[in-house]
Amino acid sequence: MTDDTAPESAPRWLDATQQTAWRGLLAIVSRAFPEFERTLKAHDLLAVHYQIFAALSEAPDRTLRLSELADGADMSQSRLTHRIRVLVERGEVAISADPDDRRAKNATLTDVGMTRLEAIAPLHVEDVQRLIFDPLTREQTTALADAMSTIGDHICQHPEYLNPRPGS
Amino acid sequence: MTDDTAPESAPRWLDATQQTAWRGLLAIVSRAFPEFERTLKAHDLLAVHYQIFAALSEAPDRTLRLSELADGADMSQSRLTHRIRVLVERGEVAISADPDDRRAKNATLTDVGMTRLEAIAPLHVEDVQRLIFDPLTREQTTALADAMSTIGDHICQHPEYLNPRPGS
DNA sequence: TCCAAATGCTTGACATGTCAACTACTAGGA
DNA sequence: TCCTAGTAGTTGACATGTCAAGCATTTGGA
Repeated sequence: MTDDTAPESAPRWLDATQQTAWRGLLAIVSRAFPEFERTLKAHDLLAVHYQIFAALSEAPDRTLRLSELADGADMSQSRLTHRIRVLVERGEVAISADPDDRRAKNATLTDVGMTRLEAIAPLHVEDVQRLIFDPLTREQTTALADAMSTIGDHICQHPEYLNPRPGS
Repeated sequence: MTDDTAPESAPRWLDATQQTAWRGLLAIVSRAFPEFERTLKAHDLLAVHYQIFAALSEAPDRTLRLSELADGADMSQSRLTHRIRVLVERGEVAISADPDDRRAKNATLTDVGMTRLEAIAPLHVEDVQRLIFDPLTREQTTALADAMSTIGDHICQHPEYLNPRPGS
C-alpha cells in the first residue's frame, strides 16, 4: 500500500501559501483571460492572433521564421498554421519562402497588420492593467514580476520537464 | 488624431516590471497548463473534470448545486453541463433533483469519484510543484500568493469589471 | 389569479484546440 | 550516389470551448 510501481513517495501537497497562489492563478486564467479574449473578439481578433502580432512586431524587419514565431508566441506549429491563415487572407501578415532553406517560410507583419495592432493594443493593454495590475501596489507588482519570471524562465529553459513537448 | 470617440486617453502601456510579470504569466499559461492537462489526460481526465472533482470534494456532503459548482470550479454553466456528462456516465458524480427548487440539481462526488480523485491528485500536485513552485524560494512563494490572491479577489469581487460575464 | 421577469439548466451549431499522420526538404554518413 | 534520420510546415479528424437560444420553474407584483 506504500510502494506500488514507480513515483510512490508521499505526495507533496500544496501548503496554505501555495494553495492561495494556485487559486489566484486559476481565477486569473479562467476569468481574466476570457475577458481579454472577448475584447479582442469584438475587433475580429483572437488572443492567438494578438500573440502573433506582438511577436512579429518586436522582431527585426517584423519578420520571423514560422517555427520561431510559434515558439515566440507560445503556441504549437499546427495551431499557428491554422490560425495565421485568416491574417494572411486579410493582408495583415505576409508569408514568404526562405531563400536559404526551401523547407522554411517567413512571416512578416505588414503595414496593414501593424496599423491594426496599433489600433487594438491600447484596448488590450487597458484590460490587462485593469484586471491584473490595478489592484496591486508597486511592491506587489515588483514581487509578482520576480516570481513569474523565475517560473517562466525555468519552464522555458528546462523543456525536459515537459512531457512529449507541445510542438509539432 | 488624439480625440476620436470614447476611451481615448493615452494608453497605459505596461512598464518594464509589468511586462516581465505579464510574459511570465503567458509562459505559465501556454506551457505549464497544457502539461497539467496532458498528465490528467493520460488518466482519462480533463482539467475541467479535475476542477469539478476538487470543488465537490471540498463541499459539505461532497455536494453542490450545479450553479454553485460552475462558479466554484471557474467555468460557465453550459461548459459544466457538457463536461460533467462523462463523469455521471462513469458513476464518478451523481446528479439529483433539488427537493426545494425543481429547477435546480445537485451534483455529488460519489465514492468511485473520490477514489479516482485520490488516485490522480498526487500526480497533478506533483506537476504543479515541479513547474510552478519548485523554482521559487520561500519568500518568492509568499509574495506570489499575496499578489495572486489580491488579483483573484479583485476579479471575483468586482464582476462588473467583466463585460457580458462568462456564465450561461 | 395572472403575467412578466428572473433563475437554473440544457441544447445545438459553430469556432477553436489538439494530435497524429503526412509531404517536402536538408544533413550526413556509407 | 544512396540511404536514413532529422527538420519545417501542413493537413484532417476529432475533442473541446463558446455562445445564443430554448425549456421549465420560481419570484414578485398588478
